[in-house]
Amino acid sequence: MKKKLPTIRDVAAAAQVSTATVSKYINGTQKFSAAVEANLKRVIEELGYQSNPQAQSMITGKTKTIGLSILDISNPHFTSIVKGANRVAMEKGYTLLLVDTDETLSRERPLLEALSRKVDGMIVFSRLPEQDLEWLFQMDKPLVFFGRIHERQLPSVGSDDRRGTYMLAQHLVALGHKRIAYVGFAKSRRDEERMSGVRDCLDKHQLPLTKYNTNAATAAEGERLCSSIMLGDNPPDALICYNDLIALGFMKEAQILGFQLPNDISVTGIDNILYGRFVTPALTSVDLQSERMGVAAMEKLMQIIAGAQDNELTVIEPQLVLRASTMRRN
Amino acid sequence: MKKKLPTIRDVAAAAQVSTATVSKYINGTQKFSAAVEANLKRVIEELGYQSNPQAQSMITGKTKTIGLSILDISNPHFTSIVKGANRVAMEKGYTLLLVDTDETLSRERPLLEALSRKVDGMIVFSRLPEQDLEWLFQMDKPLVFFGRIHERQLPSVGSDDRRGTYMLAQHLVALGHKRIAYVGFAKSRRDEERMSGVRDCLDKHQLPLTKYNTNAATAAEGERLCSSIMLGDNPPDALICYNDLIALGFMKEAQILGFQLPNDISVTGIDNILYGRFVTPALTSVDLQSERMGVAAMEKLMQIIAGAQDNELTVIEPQLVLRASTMRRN
DNA sequence: TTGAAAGCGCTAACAA
DNA sequence: TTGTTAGCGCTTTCAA
Repeated sequence: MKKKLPTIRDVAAAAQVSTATVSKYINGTQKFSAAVEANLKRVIEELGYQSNPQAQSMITGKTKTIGLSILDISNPHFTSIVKGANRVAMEKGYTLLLVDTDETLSRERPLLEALSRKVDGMIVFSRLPEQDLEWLFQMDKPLVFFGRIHERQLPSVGSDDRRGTYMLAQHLVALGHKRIAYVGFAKSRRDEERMSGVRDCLDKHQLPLTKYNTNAATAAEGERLCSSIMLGDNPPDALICYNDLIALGFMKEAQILGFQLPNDISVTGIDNILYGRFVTPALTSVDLQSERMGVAAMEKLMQIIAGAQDNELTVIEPQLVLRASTMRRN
Repeated sequence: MKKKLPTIRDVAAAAQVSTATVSKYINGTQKFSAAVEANLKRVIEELGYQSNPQAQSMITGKTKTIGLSILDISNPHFTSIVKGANRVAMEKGYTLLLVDTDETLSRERPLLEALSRKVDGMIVFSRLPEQDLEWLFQMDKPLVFFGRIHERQLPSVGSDDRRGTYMLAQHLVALGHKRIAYVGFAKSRRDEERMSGVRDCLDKHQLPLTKYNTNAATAAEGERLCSSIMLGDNPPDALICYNDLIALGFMKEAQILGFQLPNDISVTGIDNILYGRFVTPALTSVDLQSERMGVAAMEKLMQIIAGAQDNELTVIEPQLVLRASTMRRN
C-alpha cells in the first residue's frame, strides 16, 4: 500500500500557480515575487514535495550520476580509487553507480553497456583490448579511462608504471642484488609496462631478469608461487611483485617455509596499500597514488561534462616507499 | 555534436508498426507473428536501438538499481559487504548506487534522501540514531538495515557481535589472561554490544575489564593509543580491539616500542579482514562474515522487492579465528 | 496479434 | 514575473 508521492502538479494546485512556476522555483532558475516565493516554500514544505529525478533527467538528459567501472573492489588499489572518485563526485553533487566486473572479461561489455545509459559519464578501468572497446568510444558519453589508450586520443589517467618499477629495480641494484625476479600478472594491460621498467634497469646494469607469472593479482597467488620460486635451483635474491597483494602472500608463505626476510630475499610490491606497513618486515613498494588517481579521473570527467576538451593522459607520478622488506647484500 | 540515439518511434517507423508493438516486443510482453518479429529484430539490429531506461523507469517506477549506503569503503569490512551485495545484485540484473558517507554523520541524511528517489530499494549501514531515521522508515522504499533496529520491526541483517566478543574473551581467559582490556569505538552503535560481550564473560570469571576508546575505527587510532596503553602503570596482558584495523595499528606500534607479541600482550581484533593473516604474529580475530552479510542483505532486499513480507533480523553467526597473536600465559 | 491514445512527472520555449 | 503548451521516450489500457 504505497502512498503516492506529491507531484509538481499537486504543489502547483495547492499554491495556485502553474507547474512551470514551481519548476522554476525548485530549480532556482528565476526570481519570484516575495509572495509567490513564500507561498511555494510553505506548500512544498507542507506536502513534503521532492522532485522526481527520473522525470527531470528524462528531459534534461542529465542524471547527476557517474558510472565507475573497476575490476575488483576488494583490491585496496581499486578501493582507494573509488574513495577518491567518490569524494569528488559527492562534492559536485553526483552519485556513483559502481560496477565491479570482478576480473571477468566477458562481463565487462554488457555491464558497461547497461551502465552507459544510466549515467552522465563513466570512468572505466578495463581489461578489454582496445579494439573491443570501439563501441564504447563511439558512444557520445563523456568517458575517462584508467591507463593509456594507445590507438586513440582519449582522456585518461594513468600512473607511470614503468618508471615505478624502474625505481624499484634501481633500488634493488643499488642494494647489491644480482638475481632479481619479477612476478607478473600477464593478463593485465599494465603488466608489460611494469616488467619493462624492471628490464630496462637491469639491462642497463647487465643483470639477468627471471620472470614468473600469476593468474590473479591476489595474495593467494603470491602464496601459491612462493615454494616454486624459493625452493628451485637458483632462487632470486630479490623479488619485484606485480602488486602488494602478491608480495604479501609471498612473504607470508616464505616465512612459513622458514626463510628469513629480508635476509634471504628482498621483496617489493606496487601500489603501496595500507597493509604493507603492518606486515613484518614492512613492505617496500611504489606508491601509485591510487586515491589521487580516482580524484584526478573524476575531476577530469567533471570538466569534460562541463564542456572542456580533453584528450590527454594525465600521468600521476609514482613514489618509491622504502621499508624493511628490502636490505643491502654485502 | 552528439548523435541522437534512435528512439522507439524510429524503430516503429522503420518497421512499419506502432510504438506499442515495439514496446511489447522488447519487453517480451507478448507473442508476435513471425513476420513482425523477424522484421522488428532486424530493424532494431540495424538501428542499434536500445531502450532508454530513464523513460522506462519513469513509467514503471522501477530503476533496477539498488542503493547501498556504507560508512567507509576503505574499511575492508565494508568492502566485503559491497562485494557480496554487488554479486547478488548483478546476478539479478540490478546495479549498485554506492554511497560512502565517509563516517560523517551530517552527510547521511541528505545523501540517503537523494539516493532514495533513484533506486528500487536501499541497504543502509548508518550511525544515525534510530529517531533520526524516522523519515526513512516512512518512505515506501524497500529497506534493509545492517544491525538491529530496536524500536521497530524492520528487515535487517546483523552479526552477533556480543557472542563474537564473548568468544574472544573466553578464549583469552582460557589462555590464562588476567588483565584484559577492550579498545572500543564508542561512536559506533555496535560498540556497546561488543563491549558487553567481553564484560559478560569477564564478569563470569570475576576478572576486571579495562576500557579504552578510539575516535575512529582505523589503524592510525590503534597506533595512537598504543603507547598510552602499554607504557602505563599496569598494562593489560591481552587486548580485544573494536576491529582488526585498530588491532593492526596497535600491534605495529607495540613492536616499534620494543614489545614482543604475543609474549608481552595478546592482541585480538574483529572482522577477520584478509590482512590479519599477513601480519606477524597473525591476528586472532572473529570472522563476522562480512561478505555473507552483504549477500544476505541483498537477497533479503530482493525478496522484499518481489513482495515478500520480512521484518526479521537475520543474524549471521560469527566464527572465532585463532592465529598467533594470542598465546597462553603460564 | 496489432494499434490508438493517454499519460508518467517534469522542463523549456514562448507568450502574456 | 508568471502561465501555456508541447513534448522527453516509453508503457499501458482498451479497442480493433
